Amino acid sequence: MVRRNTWHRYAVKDELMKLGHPTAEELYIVLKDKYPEMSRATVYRNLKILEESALAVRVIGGVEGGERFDATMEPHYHFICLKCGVAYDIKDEYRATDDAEISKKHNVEIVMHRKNYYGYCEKCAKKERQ
Amino acid sequence: MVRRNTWHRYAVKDELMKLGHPTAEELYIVLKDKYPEMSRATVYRNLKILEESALAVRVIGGVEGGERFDATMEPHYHFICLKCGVAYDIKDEYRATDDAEISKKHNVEIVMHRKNYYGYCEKCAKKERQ
DNA sequence: CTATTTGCAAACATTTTGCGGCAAA
DNA sequence: TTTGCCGCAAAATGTTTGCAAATAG
Repeated sequence: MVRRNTWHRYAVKDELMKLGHPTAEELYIVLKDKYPEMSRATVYRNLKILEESALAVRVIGGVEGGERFDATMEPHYHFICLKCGVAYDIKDEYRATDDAEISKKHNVEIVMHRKNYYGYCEKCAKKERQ
Repeated sequence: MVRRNTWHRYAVKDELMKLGHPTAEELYIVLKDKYPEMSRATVYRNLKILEESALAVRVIGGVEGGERFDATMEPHYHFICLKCGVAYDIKDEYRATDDAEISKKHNVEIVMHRKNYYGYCEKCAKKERQ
């Protein structure tokens, strides 16, 4: 399965990086405005392809409007409110491991953290990719 | 708003901890089997309440069957396959910051990681909780 | 050329909600 | 007693899919 480089795919990735961590719908609205022929299915399909190609991850679930995606590959972390779902970047703090320290600096109340490693499992690593 | 302690809520939390990081549906199936009167709406409602009370988080999105939840509060991390969505715990490795080191040990191909801090934003921290 | 990608719309899956009755505090 | 919570089923929301036409390589 050889992937083709369509301008649609570039547009999805490009806009995703610009927006930070938008939902599929938010992405669609912006792209539809720029390129009226862009369809929702194309956005969804390309998000999945970008994810499988390790060019994006879905990071913040359960927020209003569905899954949020993220194509920024540098170390950067998120703060997510358990109550209202607000989510924003915490940059340059990635050395800090102390929740209390980050709580104080960002004026939020952090109660836990999770770290997820993304990649390919043994089975999928063997198959051709991209 | 004073929350009541129903046995349903205890059952959801208890089963969630036993199962690790199940989807709402997986949780419902197990609970329905133990307690036939348990409804899907109760599972969904209580998962949201547990989340708002910082007793659980939704961690792994985009996996088949919807959002996955997690009520284990000790430091523990996840490996998530970008291709097939398989997800499993990586325990006791939380001191390791090197993706390559973990890749080797677990025989997977890790290409990135994300760390999310969960808590309450300034606005929500002020409001009464639970 | 040929296989992948697209737009559209319909299908599907997941989650939320309204309501009347039940039950915790 | 007072509200929050329950089960049920319908509604809403979010995502995927089948198909024929378009297009990248």
